Amino acid sequence: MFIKSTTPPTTKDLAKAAGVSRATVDRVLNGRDGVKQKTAERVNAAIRELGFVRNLQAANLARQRNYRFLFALPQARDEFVQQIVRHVEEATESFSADQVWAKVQHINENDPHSISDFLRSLDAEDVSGVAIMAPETPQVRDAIKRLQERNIAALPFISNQSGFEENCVSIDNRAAGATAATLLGRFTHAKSGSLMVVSESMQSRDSQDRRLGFDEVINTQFRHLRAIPSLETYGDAERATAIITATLLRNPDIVGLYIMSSEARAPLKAVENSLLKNQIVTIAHERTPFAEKALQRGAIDAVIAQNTGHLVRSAIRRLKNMPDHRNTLKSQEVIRTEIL
Amino acid sequence: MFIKSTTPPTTKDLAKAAGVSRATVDRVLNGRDGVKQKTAERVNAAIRELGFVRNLQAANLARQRNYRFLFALPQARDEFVQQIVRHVEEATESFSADQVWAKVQHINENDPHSISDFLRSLDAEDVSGVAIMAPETPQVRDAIKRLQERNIAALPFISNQSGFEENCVSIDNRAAGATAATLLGRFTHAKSGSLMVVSESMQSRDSQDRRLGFDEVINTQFRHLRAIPSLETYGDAERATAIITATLLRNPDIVGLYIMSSEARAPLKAVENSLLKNQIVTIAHERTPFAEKALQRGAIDAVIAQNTGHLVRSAIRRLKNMPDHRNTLKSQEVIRTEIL
DNA sequence: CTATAACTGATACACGTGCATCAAAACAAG
DNA sequence: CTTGTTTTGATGCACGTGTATCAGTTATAG
Repeated sequence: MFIKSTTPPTTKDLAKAAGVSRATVDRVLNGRDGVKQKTAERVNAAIRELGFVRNLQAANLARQRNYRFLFALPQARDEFVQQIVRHVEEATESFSADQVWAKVQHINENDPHSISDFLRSLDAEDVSGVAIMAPETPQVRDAIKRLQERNIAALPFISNQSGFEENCVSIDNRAAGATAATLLGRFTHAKSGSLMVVSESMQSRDSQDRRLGFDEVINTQFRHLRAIPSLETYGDAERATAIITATLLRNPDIVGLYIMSSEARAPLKAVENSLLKNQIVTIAHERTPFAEKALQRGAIDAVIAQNTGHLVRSAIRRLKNMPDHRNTLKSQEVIRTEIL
Repeated sequence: MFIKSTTPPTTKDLAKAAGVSRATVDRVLNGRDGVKQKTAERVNAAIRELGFVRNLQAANLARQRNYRFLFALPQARDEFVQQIVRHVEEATESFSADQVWAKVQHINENDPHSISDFLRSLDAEDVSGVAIMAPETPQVRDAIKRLQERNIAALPFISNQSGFEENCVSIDNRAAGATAATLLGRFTHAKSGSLMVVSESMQSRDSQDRRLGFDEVINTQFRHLRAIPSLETYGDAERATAIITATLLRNPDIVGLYIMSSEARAPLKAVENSLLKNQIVTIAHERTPFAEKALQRGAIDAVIAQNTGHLVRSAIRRLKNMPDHRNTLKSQEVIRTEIL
C-alpha cells in the first residue's frame, strides 16, 4: 500500500514489452552484437519505461561470479597497517554471505619492481581485484593499468596515485592538514609562537598535501603563529629525537607540534623530555593504541584519524562495483577525517 | 595462488560430506523438524569442517525475497529531516541492484496513537522493514514489538527507545555532549565564566544524555567553567529569543553556548544581537546548510554532527540483516560524531 | 512380530540471469 | 530470382538454494 507490492520487472517482462525474445534482450543487456540499432532502441525504451534494473544476485549466480580481493599492504607492521589487517579480516567475515572474500598480502612497499612483478603474477582466475597501498611510482602506476587490462580490478589504496584520483580510496590530506592547523590554532592560547611540523619524509605526496593544507590555514587564520619548516625523520627514531631536541632548543617559542607521520612515538618522547613539555599543544595522526594512550594521559591533545574500518569497506565496495561499471555512491565513499 | 581458487562449498558438497541427501541438509539449514539429533550433528559438523556459508544471493533468489523498507519520519520538515529524506532516496538508487528499496513516510511524531495505528496497518507483503524515528512512548514501543511478531523488521531510528538499545540506530548522545564540553573548554580562553545550554526540551532522553555527558566533562576537566541550567525553547523561536536574551543579561560572564537542539537559528540570533556576541564560543548540533553558513562566517565555532548518510545506510543494513538474524558488524554501525 | 510413527532420500520445479546452439526469418547484393 | 549474410527466436541447461511430494527406510510401541 505504501510500497508497490508488484514484483520488479524481469528480462522476461522486458522482452514482452519490447516485443522481442529474451535472447535479444540478453544481447542488448550484455552488449553482444548482431542486433539492429532499431531493435536495440526498442529494448532500451522498455528498460526505461519499466524501470528495469538487472538483478545482480541472479546475474552473479548465473555467471558464477564471486569476489576475491587482495589487499597489498606494506611489510612494515606498524600499528596502522595492523589495524587495516584486522579490519580486512573482519570484513571478510561480514561479507562472506555476499560471496566476497578478502585477503592481505604484504609487499615491499619500497621496491616498485617487486610490486610490479607481484601484480603481474596475479591471475584473474584467483583474484578479482587488488587494493594497493604503495607509494606512487611510474612502475606501480603502470602495473595498475595493466591489471585493469587483464580484467582484474585495481585500486590505489590510501596512498595517492596521480591519474587515479577519481578511482581510489584515499584521504583528503589537505583537509587533514587544515584541520590540524585549525585545532592547533584554537587550542593554543599564546599570543604568538612557532609551530613545529614533523614528518617521516616530505617526498611523499601525502605529506606535501598535509603541509599545504596546514600552511594555508595558519597563514590566513592564525597569523600570530609561525610554522617552521618541516622536520624529516626518515623513519629513524634516533634521528627524530636529535633533530627535534635541537629544534626545541633553538626555538624556545614553540607552542605547537603537528606530527604528520603515523609513528608518533619518537617525536613525542623528545618533546616530553624537553623543558617545554607542558606548553606545547600536540596533534598527531592515526588512531593507534599508542596514540589513544597518549591522548588519555594528555601527551597528545588531539588525533586526526580516518576510520580504518571505513577505508577497508570502502575499498571493497569499490572493487566490487568496478567490473560492472556501477558507480559507487560518492557521498558514502568520502572518507572523513575524525577528531578524537 | 594467493586466494584459493576452489569454489566455495555448496549444499551439495555438504550433503556428500555428511553422507546424507540434500533434502536433509535443507531441513537442518532451515530448522525444519523431523531430523534425528545425530544426523543433524553430522550435518553441522560438515558445515564447520567445510566452512560452508549459505549463498544469500541464491537463497534470496529462490525464495523471491526482496527488501522493501519504510522510513517513518517526523512530519516536521526541518533541515535535518530533509537531509535524511535525501539520503534515503540516494540509498535507494545505489542499493536497487541488490534488490533493496526504501521509501519515506511522514508520520505525526507527537501522536503515538496514530503512529501505532500506522504501524499496525502495514502488511508484510508490502514492506519488509520499518525504521521509525519517533519519541519514546509505550505505544510506539509496543507497536514495534508487534511488528516483529508479524515478521516485519522494525528499528528505532535515531530516537532512543529503551529496551532496544542493542538493536537500533542511534547516536551516542552522551559522547556528543562530552565532545561539546571538551571543545567549549578548549576553545575558551577565559580564566572563568559560565556556559549556557539551550535545548528544545529536556524531556527527551536525547537531551538528557547530552547534558549528562556535557556536565561530566565540564565538572571534571574544566572546573573553572560553570554550566548553568538548561534553557528550554519548546521549539518556539520567540520564547527562545526572550529567555536567551534575559539569561545573557543576567549572566554577563557567559563565555560559551551549547545549542543541543537541531534548530540553531533563534538561539544564535539572540546571541548575535547581544553585546557579548564576539566573546561567546558557540557549539551547535547537526550539519545543516544553515549551520555550515554560520560556521563559515564565524557565528558558530564548531558543529557536532553525525553523518546522516551513514545513519540511513546503517539502518538499511540492519533492517536487511534482521530476518536472517545475521549480526551486523558492530564496528561499522557505530555512528561516530563528527566535528566540523 | 506387526503396526505405526519418525526419519530420510529421490526427484522435480522454481527463482532471474548468462550462455550456447540451431533454426527461422528478414534483408542485401548479385 | 537465388545466394549469402545479418538479425531474430526458440529452446535448453546452468548457477545455488528453497520448497514440495512421495516413496522408502528405520526406529518405536504394542
